[in-house]
Amino acid sequence: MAKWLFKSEPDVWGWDHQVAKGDAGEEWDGIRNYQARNNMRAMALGDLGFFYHSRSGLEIVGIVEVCALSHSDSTTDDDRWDCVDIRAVRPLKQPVTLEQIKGETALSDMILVRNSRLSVQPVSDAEWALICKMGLTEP
DNA sequence: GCCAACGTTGGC
DNA sequence: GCCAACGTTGGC
Repeated sequence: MAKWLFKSEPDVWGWDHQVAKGDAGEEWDGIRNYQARNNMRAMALGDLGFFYHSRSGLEIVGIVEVCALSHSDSTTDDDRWDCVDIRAVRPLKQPVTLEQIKGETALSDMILVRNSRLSVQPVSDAEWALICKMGLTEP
């Protein structure tokens, strides 16, 4: 199973909103970037991802699961753009901050660090395991 | 709120 | 096909 990271500004769509959607989940819509779209197209049902608060949070706060494969984005008529649905699985017991991630040599190649503008990105198994450990949370 | 970095657009 | 101009993102 591949691992991913989803970024959102908490003021616009935060972890609490995601949790409120329950097991039904919600479209991860509004993505207008080819790389991010291609990452979503590569996702499988049951893939897990981190939920990251950008801009005013700067920390990974929870784990989500892909609950619908890539489909057309209902917020646009432009058929170039797709999205998956995701649902909240569990919060991290201890959020992992960007500062902490930057402080870990093993995480210095994360896309989150290297390309801060990509909003949907892959995470390696090693990165996943370490961040879960830092978050005192089951992988 | 600022601005650097990045991605996209469009004129040539 | 190049690249300048523009818009957006996100860390600070």
